[in-house]
Amino acid sequence: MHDIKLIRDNPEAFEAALRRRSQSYSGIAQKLIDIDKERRETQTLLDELKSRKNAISKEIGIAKSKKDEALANELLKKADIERAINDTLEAKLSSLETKLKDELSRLPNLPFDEVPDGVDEKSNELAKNKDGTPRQFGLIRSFSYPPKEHFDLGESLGYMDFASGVKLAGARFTVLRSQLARLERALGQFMLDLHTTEFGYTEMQPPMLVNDATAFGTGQLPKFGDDLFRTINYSSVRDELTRIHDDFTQQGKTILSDMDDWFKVLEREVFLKSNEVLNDPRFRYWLIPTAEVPLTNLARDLIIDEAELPWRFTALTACFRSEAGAAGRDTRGMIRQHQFNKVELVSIVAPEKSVEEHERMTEAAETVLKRLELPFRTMLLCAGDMGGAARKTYDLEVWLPGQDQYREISSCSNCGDWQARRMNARCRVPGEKQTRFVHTLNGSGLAVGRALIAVMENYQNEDGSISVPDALRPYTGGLTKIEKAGK
RNA sequence: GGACAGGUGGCCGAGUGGUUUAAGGCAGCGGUCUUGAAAACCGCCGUACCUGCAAGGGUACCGUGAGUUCGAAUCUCACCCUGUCCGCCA
Repeated sequence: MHDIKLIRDNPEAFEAALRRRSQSYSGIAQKLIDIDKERRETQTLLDELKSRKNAISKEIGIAKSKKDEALANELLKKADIERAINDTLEAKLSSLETKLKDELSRLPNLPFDEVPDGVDEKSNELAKNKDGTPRQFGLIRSFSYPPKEHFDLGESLGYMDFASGVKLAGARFTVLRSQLARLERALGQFMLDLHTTEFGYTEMQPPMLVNDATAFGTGQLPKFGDDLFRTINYSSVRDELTRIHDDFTQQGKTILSDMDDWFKVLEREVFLKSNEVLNDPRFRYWLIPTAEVPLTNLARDLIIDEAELPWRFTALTACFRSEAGAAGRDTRGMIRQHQFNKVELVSIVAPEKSVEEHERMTEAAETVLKRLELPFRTMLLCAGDMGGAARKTYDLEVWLPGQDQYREISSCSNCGDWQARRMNARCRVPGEKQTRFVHTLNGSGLAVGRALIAVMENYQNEDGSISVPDALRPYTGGLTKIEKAGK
């Protein structure tokens, strides 16, 4: 969310930055300023009225305590007149405030100047190291045979079971078995250990179901609810639905004599009401699309002593994504799943530290791939390809020899104060009065499922077995090669 | 899920419709005193918004949201959360 004061002070720059993401934001600054102007005028008016009203109320109190009923009655009449105007203005102010917040909360973050222009991934650039060399690591292995894709490898091994995934849940679910399940676990453990022991992240186990406020804080709501799975606590909803049904039935008997018409109305109304209940924040929970959501929200509604910052959190959680709009993409294999494991990195820092923290976090993610000796490159995303919360994003893309291309395995973003404003997450130098919004950063460190794929394709042998990377051997209980059972 | 008890500032805690401008205490910050520290004493000590060049003035917030009232921390209703006991449960 953006600071309306900044928009007010610098509307052109604000809008120009937004339009780097999409031309559709043309005219938005003026629209916001108009709402804000009316909002402030209304509040000024209302505050003056309230001030008068408060003064009268106080006088009444004094009059009554002095038993001066005549004066009290006279003042009462005066107060009555004030009230009518008051109520109207109050309603107006609250609607303007809501409108402004709604508009602001739907706008994405402003890209940093160094973020390249562009509308999609075609304009992403290979990032550079400090010395100007391309940020590209590892040697791409040359194969004496056509390297296989992970799903072929996994299925021939008998450890990657797509049919069972479909049976148990549906498309985009997979069952890992035996040694591949073990390898997947080893990858997650390895990543957590690296981040906690070498990069100072604190290991966390957050909820994987979150409420509306949490989903709003990181920017999933209000705009992107369709990308998430949601669930309800049915037992608490059931009583509400029953009550609504009974209400309508009761009304139907008394209001309508023609039962056919009544049932049509009932059906429609019950549908609408049920929908309301299912969307009631009291009953619904969102499945997290990433641990960024709960971890970042740990700072929500807090004023943190700056001496305590940075906060660095890591967590290995399942992530759930509806993949609405991804129909037909990556349908084979387990590149794009409804459920996958990911080790997430989240940093909460003082405002002036976020740029340097972003580099540090990206290095933590890169270190995972370096230790696994997987070839990868680091891309700087263009304005149009970044997520809405980010000011700048690095994507780590790992080389997949079976696919003969780089694929995203991590995304590290500096969100500035955009999430902090939504969450009201602030910090303060101990002893000082001024509070400031924290800056938040998040990065995958890494997507475990995709890391598994990368290990499989890069470490495959001609006989279909997979060598276990050295870095993982402490985690695989002596297993150095993954091969078919019974061999 | 049921019963009961609760939710007031960073923390503890008083407050049953009108000098509440939320008492008092603790912690914290500044000062006096002191070679220094402690103690004592004095002062400061929430967040956000509106207004103003500023000094300042104003408004809102006592779990959340509605309501009653000229006036609500206080009364009414709904909800959320916490504690204790019971029930269920990995």
